[in-house]
Amino acid sequence: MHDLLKGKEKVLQVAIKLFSAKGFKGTSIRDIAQAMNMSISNIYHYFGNKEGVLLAILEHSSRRLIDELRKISEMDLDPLDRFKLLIKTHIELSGSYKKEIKIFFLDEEHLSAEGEEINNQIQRDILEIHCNVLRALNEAGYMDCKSITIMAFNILGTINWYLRWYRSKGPLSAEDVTKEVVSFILYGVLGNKKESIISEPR
Amino acid sequence: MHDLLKGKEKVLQVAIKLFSAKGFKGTSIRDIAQAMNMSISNIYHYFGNKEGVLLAILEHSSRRLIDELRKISEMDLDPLDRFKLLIKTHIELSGSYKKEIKIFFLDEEHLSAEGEEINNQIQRDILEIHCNVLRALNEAGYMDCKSITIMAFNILGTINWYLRWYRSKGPLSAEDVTKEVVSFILYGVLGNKKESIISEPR
DNA sequence: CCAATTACATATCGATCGTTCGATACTAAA
DNA sequence: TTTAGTATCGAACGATCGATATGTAATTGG
Repeated sequence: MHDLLKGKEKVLQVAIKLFSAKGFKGTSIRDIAQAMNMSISNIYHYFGNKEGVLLAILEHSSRRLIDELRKISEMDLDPLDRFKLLIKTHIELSGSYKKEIKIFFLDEEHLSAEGEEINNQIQRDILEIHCNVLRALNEAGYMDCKSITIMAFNILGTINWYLRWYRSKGPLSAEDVTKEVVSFILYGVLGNKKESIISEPR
Repeated sequence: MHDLLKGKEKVLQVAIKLFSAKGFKGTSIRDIAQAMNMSISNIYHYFGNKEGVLLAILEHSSRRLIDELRKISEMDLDPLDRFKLLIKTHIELSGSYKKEIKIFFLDEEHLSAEGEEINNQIQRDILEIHCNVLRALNEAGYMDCKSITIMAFNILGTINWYLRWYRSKGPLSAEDVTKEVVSFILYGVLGNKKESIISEPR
C-alpha cells in the first residue's frame, strides 16, 4: 500500500483536478483512470457512472463549505459583524475549495435531472445562507435595498469571479487582495448607509 | 431561399445557441448541422474545424461589445458620469449578447493555443476598458483603492454573474434589477467616498 | 455562354467515448 | 478451509466524435 490515498478517495482527488482543469465533458473516465493507474472498470465499480463521480465530488466538497457558512450565519453576533465574518470566511474557505467550486459553477449544464437537482440544491443552500444574513442586516437598518436576493447574487458573483481570476502573482499579498474584495462587497451592500461602518474589517 | 439567414451566418446563430446551452465540448458538429439541416462537411468548409466555429463566434460578437464599450470609455465626460454610463451600457449590452458571453466565460478551458490567445485578448480588452475608466475615476478623487485591476475584476464578476442568474421571472422589472446591480457596483467602487454621488444614475 | 469559384451533400475514416462483462486477487468472517 | 464480499483488472461493445475525401449543384465574373 504505497499510496497515501487509496481507492475511492483517490479517484475523487484526481477527478477534482481534472474536472476543474478540463471540464466535465472534457475529461474522460479514461483520463481519470490513467492519471492514477487504475482501471476504468474500477471507477465504475465505485461510482456507477461518470456522473456519479461528479455528484460524489459535489456532495463531498459542498457539504463542508455549506456547514461552515451556515454555522456562521447562525452565530449570535451583531448583524454587521456576522455579515463581515461570513464574507471573509466564504472567500477564504473558497480558496481551499477552489477547484471544487470551479466545478460547481462550470458544469451545471450537462447533468441528468437528478444531478441537476443536487447541484441546484447546493447553490440554493449557499444563496439562502447569504440571504438570511443579509435580511438581518437589512432589518437592523444597516442597509436598504429592494431585493435581498439580488444583493446575495451580486455577492456570490464577486466571490466566484475572484476564484476565477486570482493567481497569487500580482503585487499585493493574498491577504490584501481578500481585503479589497471584502471591502468592495461591503460598500456595495451597505450602499448609501455606509456610515454604519465604524472600522474596516480586519 | 426560404430561410432568412443563409449559410455561414446561420451556422453562427445555431452554434451560439447550442454552445451556450450545452457547452463547447457538449455540442458536436453533428448537433449544429442537424439543428439547421445542413451537412457536416459544409460547416467544415466554412470554418475549417470545430474550434473555428467558436472563434468566429468570439470575434464576431465580442468585437461589437468591445467597440461599444471603448467608445464610451473615450467619451469626454465627467469621470463619474462616464463610469456610470459604462457600467449601465455594459450590463444592458450584455443582455443582448447573453448567450455569447456565456460562451466566452464558459469554454476558455478547451481551446487550442491560438484560440486561447484570442479569448484572452478579448477578456484583456474588456478588462482594460474598465481599468481606464476606473483610473480616471481614481485620479479625479472619486474613489480610493489599492488596485484598479482588482476593482475591475470585481465589476466584471458582478456583471457576468448577473448574466448567469437573471431570468426575467422575479417580482422586479428588468430595469429595476439593472438599477440594483448598477447601484451595488457603484457603491462598491466608490467605497468610503460615496459622498461623490449626487444623484442615482437613471 | 463558359469557366471558375462557391455552396452544399454522401459516405466513410480512425479515434475516442461511456459503459459492460467476465474474470481474478485479496481480505475477513465462519 | 471454505465462503462471501470487496477491490481490481483486461478486453471488448456499440455509439459518437472530429475530420476528410470525393463528389455534384448553384452562382457568378468575364
